[in-house]
Amino acid sequence: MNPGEQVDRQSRILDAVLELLSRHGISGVNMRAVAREAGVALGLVNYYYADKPSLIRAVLNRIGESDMRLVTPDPEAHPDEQLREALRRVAGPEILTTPYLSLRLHLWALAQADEDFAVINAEAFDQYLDGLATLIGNAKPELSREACKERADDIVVVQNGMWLTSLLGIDKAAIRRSIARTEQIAFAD
Amino acid sequence: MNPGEQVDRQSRILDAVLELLSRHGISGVNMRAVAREAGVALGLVNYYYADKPSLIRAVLNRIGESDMRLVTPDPEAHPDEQLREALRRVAGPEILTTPYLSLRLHLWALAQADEDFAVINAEAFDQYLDGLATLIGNAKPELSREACKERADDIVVVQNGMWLTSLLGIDKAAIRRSIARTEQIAFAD
DNA sequence: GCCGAGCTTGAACATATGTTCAAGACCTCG
DNA sequence: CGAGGTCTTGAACATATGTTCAAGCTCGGC
Repeated sequence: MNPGEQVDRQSRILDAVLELLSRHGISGVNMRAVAREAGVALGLVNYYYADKPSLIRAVLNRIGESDMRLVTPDPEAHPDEQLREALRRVAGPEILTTPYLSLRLHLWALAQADEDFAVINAEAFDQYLDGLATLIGNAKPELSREACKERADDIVVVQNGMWLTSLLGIDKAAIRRSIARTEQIAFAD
Repeated sequence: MNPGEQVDRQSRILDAVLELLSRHGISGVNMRAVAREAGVALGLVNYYYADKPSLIRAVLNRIGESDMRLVTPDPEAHPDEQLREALRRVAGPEILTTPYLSLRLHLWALAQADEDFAVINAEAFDQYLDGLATLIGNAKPELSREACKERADDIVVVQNGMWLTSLLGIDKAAIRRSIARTEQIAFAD
């Protein structure tokens, strides 16, 4: 058994969905394509996931978890650094790649089209906003919780804009200026 | 014949696609659903549009045209007002509605999944950026064309963020603050 | 009236996709 | 070894979807 490739098949199936979703959108995610991409037989997908909605739900939950890590601070660092670090991470090289952003976009589209998925998505978004507001509160303890949330809201607008605009292929310099703008909002007096 | 309802059927078919795309995404757009939504027979869709890609292309082109109207200024107004007006229009009540934004989102997702549609989308985006840079140049003639384009880039990041974040259901006040931010970028000294 | 061109219809066909299932492979424990 | 459970396979079925097409309809001009 090749340990690098032969991870457990259930996890490989989820990877395959992520890959297909990112590249071809939800209409490219069908049971046969998933099985092929994961290198397993068709029946196995339905063995682990009763039906297609269950499969998609599993993927959404997995993504929600990894999102929370974006605003989970390094406990060793200074609060200022924690916040600055988080603001830069969302425009970092792992995030600002076409596959990841494309995946995000398709997830949003999916949430827009399906009520159940919208709920999962909205929860993850709220948690992210909350995490960001907390980081701001730690870095600037003189601010009220309300003021922190307000800044988090403003920052998320610009961050979402960066993500979306990256996909549309804007100049990288505009992204750098936008990161600076988020820091400006976060640390304003 | 009821003049309000009975517009020509070819146009009704495109309307139906827009409606379905906005509500259910591309996987909700199939020939039968389009025919039903438009109130015509299945065969008529293929009569006007040879196949599904042609149908989608026609829709994309129609949307591109209406997008350009967003940055087409009222020639009577003062350049300052033209720019301010354009910046407010993109967050106006006709635009910032769920159906319209949802449509936008699905269009972006579609462009991400399909190379041909991506080209149409990128062209429309470039034209929009160009139009915005021109408005800025008219309002602030002391700026170089490069500087105008830079500001247009920055503004579009925030605008895209507003659109996306509106869909995710953020507080309206954050949107208002973001519009102010775009004006600040545009009119900065 | 009726001819012809364009418009409209829905059945029919081929293919794609979600789901089920019987059978087999594999692995663990006694 | 072998019994039993779990994992894995691909064929088979039902349904959905894109496309084709022969037939009917409508309406303006002769």
